[in-house]
Amino acid sequence: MGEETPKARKPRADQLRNRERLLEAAREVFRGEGGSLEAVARTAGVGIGTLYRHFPTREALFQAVYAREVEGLERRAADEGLADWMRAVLEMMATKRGMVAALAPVFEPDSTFFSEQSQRMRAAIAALHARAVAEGSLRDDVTSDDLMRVMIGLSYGPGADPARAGVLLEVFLDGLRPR
Amino acid sequence: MGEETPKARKPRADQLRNRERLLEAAREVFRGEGGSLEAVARTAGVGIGTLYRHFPTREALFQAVYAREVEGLERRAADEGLADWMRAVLEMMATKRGMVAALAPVFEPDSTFFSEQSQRMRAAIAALHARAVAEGSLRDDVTSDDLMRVMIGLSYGPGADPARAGVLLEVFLDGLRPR
DNA sequence: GAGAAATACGGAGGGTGCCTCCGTATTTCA
DNA sequence: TGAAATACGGAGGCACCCTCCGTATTTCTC
Repeated sequence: MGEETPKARKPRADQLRNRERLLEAAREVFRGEGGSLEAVARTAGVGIGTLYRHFPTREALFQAVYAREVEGLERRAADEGLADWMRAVLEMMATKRGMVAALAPVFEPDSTFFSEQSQRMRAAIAALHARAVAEGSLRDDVTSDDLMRVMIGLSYGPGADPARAGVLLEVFLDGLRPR
Repeated sequence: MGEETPKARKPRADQLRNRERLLEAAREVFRGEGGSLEAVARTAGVGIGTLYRHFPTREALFQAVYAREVEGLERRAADEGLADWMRAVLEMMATKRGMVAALAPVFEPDSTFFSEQSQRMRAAIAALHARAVAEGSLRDDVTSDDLMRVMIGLSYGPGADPARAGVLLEVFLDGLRPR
């Protein structure tokens, strides 16, 4: 799955430069709630075509922008408890508005190829879930996908308030204990 | 707030007819997830201008379509317990896909005039909330708005699964008991 | 260093949707 | 039945999505 062609051409310089610019611009434009792809291209000083060549879908761009953070969450999942980890995710969603958009596609029904990021994210949470179940600290009728869904639900959509989301997560965590 | 002008002209016949057609068409078009206003107008066999005259905003249309259901929820809130009521709301959201869209604007930050529907909905849930608090069956750090938010969150956005939403609501309800 | 081949770039263009505005058609009232 | 009031329709301006392809740039080869 790595180098197949013996003769690999060096990637063009403008390619790399533009990719970087796009990521930078996207970070900027997605700060607010709704940012258009055209705005990203404009901000990056790059044609719209270039944007699409680099990032074929909106999600691809989102996930590229937040790749670092997502990876961080993935890593933390390895040695944190379920509750703490969920709190961390929520906080990140509250801080970086775009994280919600980056994480939401984890469940896109089609999601074409279900980006690697998404798969890893799901794996991470599945592991956390399994651990909690094994410990007996989690009721058994809740799936790992459910957990993710809840966090997205708490931060998504109109009227979502990060401040309240924290409280609601605690309520939910209370309910999560085995009956 | 009622009849101010002494000389009230009878509303035109086409007005009423078109309004009816639009509601009918909207019911139809909004069955699926994403329905455009233009599609509604087209289906109704009516100009786009007419649609906007009748329903200045998307929410106005949503809420008009689901007015009956929303009123039903409002009424049930009067003599049902919090838990049962929330289950009913969730079920309705699962059944009628558009209900989510109809209820979500309850929290639109601007919401221009915060439609009467929305206000009544909030009042209803506030009453339920107050009753539950008085009974001591609800932890006191959760607001009535929170409750609404949760129900929307559970049904909103990508990957929302009505079947799972029921389970998650139960988890949440468990967490809702005073500690 | 020059020319060919590979690669990336930009943006025009076609499609959809949102919303406003206003000339025209219909309906009500006197 | 005609004037006044009212509603209608859809063109038009704007934004966004995404594709496609002629042109420009860069890398490689000799």
